[in-house]
Amino acid sequence: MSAYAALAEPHRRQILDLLLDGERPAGELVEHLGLSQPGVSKHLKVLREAGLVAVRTEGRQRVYALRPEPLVEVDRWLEPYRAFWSKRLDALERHLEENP
Amino acid sequence: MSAYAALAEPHRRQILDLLLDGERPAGELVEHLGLSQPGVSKHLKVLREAGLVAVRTEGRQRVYALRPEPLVEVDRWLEPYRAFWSKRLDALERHLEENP
DNA sequence: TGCTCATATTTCCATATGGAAATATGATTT
DNA sequence: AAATCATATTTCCATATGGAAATATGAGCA
Repeated sequence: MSAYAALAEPHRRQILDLLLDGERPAGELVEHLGLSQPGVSKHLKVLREAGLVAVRTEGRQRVYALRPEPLVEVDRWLEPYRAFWSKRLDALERHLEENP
Repeated sequence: MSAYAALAEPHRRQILDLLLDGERPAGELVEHLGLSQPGVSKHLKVLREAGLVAVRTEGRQRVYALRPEPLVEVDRWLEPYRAFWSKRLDALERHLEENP
């Protein structure tokens, strides 16, 4: 699954947001999400396959960490759009200056 | 549908990319996409509902234009992740300097 | 070895999705 | 008003998706 498709699901974005604060074992993610354990595990699988998270086994726990590389790609895709909307904002500013 | 979900489909991203160059009538998008006309029309509907495009009727044509606002939201969501990966790249750089 | 904890996988179900084909709509031309 | 052009909507189908419940796996412990 592509990074874009992985990000389409709100719970998966929430998982990534949680991992921004640092790595966490799967169980901790389950606590925060209010989803069933198997449900979270499925989402983690999708995120793994999209390369958005990495797992490490530590004792009986599976510790998940953020892998931002696929997001870099999304960020690059957005690049030309940033030019587009800042152009628009500039035009708005000029308009406001000329019509105060 | 959320902007994220709208972006999950490659053809829809392609449509947005085409609109970066300027507005275009639906038919022109059909030509470029190699999809059936109804197929493209469905994707356009999704993009409309996600607020990613605007339509204007011009004679018998329907001219589509990019509306970047929802992408700004995605860009904002990405913001903290940028800090995350640049931190990582910095660490890599230091490593390379110290181990040339 | 048997037991328990943490997590993954499987199964089932209802719903959503994308594509192709057919049809409908609305504006322009004749 | 009828015909035509551009596009939207509907219908059908196969496949994907997310969630809940049940089950399986694998590591550490008694």
